[in-house]
Amino acid sequence: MNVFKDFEAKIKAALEAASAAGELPSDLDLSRLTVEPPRDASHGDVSTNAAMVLAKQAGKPPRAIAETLVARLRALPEVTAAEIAGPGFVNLRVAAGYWRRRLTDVLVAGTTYGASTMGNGVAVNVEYVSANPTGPLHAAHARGAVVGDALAALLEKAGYAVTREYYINDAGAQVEVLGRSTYLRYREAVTGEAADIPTGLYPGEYLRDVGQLLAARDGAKWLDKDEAEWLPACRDFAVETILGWIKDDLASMNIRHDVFTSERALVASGAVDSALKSLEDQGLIYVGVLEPPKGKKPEDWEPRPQTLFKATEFGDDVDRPLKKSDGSWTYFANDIAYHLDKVRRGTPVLIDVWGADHGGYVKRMEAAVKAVTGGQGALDVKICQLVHLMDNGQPVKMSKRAGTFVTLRDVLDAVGRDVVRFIMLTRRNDQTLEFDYAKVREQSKDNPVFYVQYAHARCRSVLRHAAEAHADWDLTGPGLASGADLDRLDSPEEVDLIRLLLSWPRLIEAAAEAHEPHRVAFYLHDVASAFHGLWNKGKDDATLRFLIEGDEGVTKARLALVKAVSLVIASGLAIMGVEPVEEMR
RNA sequence: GGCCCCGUAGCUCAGCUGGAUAGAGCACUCGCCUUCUAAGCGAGCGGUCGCAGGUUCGAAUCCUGCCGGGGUCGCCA
Repeated sequence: MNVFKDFEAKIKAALEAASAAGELPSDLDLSRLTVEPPRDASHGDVSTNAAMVLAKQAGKPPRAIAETLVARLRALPEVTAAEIAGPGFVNLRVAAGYWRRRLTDVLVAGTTYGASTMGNGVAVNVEYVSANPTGPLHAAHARGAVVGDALAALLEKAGYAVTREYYINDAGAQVEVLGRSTYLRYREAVTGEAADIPTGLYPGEYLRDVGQLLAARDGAKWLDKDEAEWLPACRDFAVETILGWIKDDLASMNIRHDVFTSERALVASGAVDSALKSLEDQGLIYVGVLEPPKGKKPEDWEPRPQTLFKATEFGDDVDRPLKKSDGSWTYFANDIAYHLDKVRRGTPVLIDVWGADHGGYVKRMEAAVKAVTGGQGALDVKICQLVHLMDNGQPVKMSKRAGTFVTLRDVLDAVGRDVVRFIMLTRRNDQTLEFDYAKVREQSKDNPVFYVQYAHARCRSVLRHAAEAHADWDLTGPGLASGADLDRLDSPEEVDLIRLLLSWPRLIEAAAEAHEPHRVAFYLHDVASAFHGLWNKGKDDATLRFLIEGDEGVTKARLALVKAVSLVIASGLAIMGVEPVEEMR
């Protein structure tokens, strides 16, 4: 259990007792009350703003309320000091013994430590990757893939029921272009005559593979057919084949989606007509002429009537088109239906992870979700900013096979899965990220992947040494929890590290609530740093090493701490999808 | 031009959704290896949180307007 929740309950109980005693009014609004670690550890272990938040309601100055609160909190056995500071903070110092006892929570829970019931089983749909099935995944997709997957894992850890979803954009003009491009490569494969790919079609080398596979399957079957016959065949074959590649690439990153939804199937099911009908019934659709975008040259602009959605009524800047001139739905219209579909499938909370180029699309989608679900669905769009791929400061060359971009496969081959997954989470998603092959492969503390892995490996190393020297000791988490006298962890550094480990549940809840998986990466860096520091204490003073010959009591206590560190790091890496290593090579 | 994101130490970035003296890493200056992996650790140096207003007991954080960088902008998805 989250230790700060524990103290929050104690503080609220103290306030209620004060109300009952007539020192404070009853029915206090405690919604803005926070119980947190103070920023500066020298202020204590637990801090609350209760007195300041309640000052107005109680009609008393903050310090007077603080006095009341402090008097009651001092009586708690685990509180060694309660002080009023600054404008009215109440700071508590908690007995070191409290923290030490709590360490057993980590040892008993193992890598499930930090799991929360905060989400209460609420269904959340996280949609990520959703790359168009017209070519292999780009390096840029890696970021969205990792952020989405880690966010999904984080939400699961926080107690939400998560669906991981991929939206296949297999409708519209782009897949027609794919079909035509594939046909040329197919003909090339069958006849042996090099194809000339006109502009407007996809020139990528990878379509040669698709053409050859189609030729292998169907032979010359399509050569003398009409376009009306070969186009759907080529299109569907290409989509299926390329989607297979995409799934392979994702599997290489240990990313698996629960649901793949086809845009084409969605349209065919009539979902779009039905979704748009509901907007129409609400009077949110009309035919109108849009103003030209400001700053656009007038000669590029011809006013024309379009079927529009009143996005402006839901916070967007302009109304948005729903129909193309040929009468078919726009991508946006399909997307409205798709989001409604997700809500109707039973997930009221929607998260979309998109690339930077879709930033301009966020407002209209949020507006549409509001409109089409009658405010029932909540959509949060996470935009992943650009990734600048470098190698030793030089931009990485584009893929030969794909022609115009670096593929995700190239990046994986260059640095490996764990490095990609970790580094992609070392920035907030809305911050651009520089990804330098040379830097992320470096084995030094400048490389956060290495630094965190090294801390875990050091823990495992200590535990291996202990197991060799004392084959009869139970070094499992529960074994150490019951077999170690944790009061032997008496140095301030050890208690600091315990406190940090015990803040893991709180971090998970905060990160899950904010939809910010990167916080896990920063937290693990902190844990690793504290552990490396403790390790080096043993370099300066041999009595501070973890394994003390002839002192079973202190050794077991320290092994319990080491074990707990390894468990928390492993638990954090699991959310990030990174494999913890046993030793560095 | 409209909209979105970003602007924090010389550099790369955190900052727990409004709290206390704004934190790490790199770089620079010192110090620590007969010892569980020194692939590491410690100390020092370094900031008008882009600028100007506003809200508040209290602002890097919220609001408004500027400045700078990136992205995007009517039947591409």
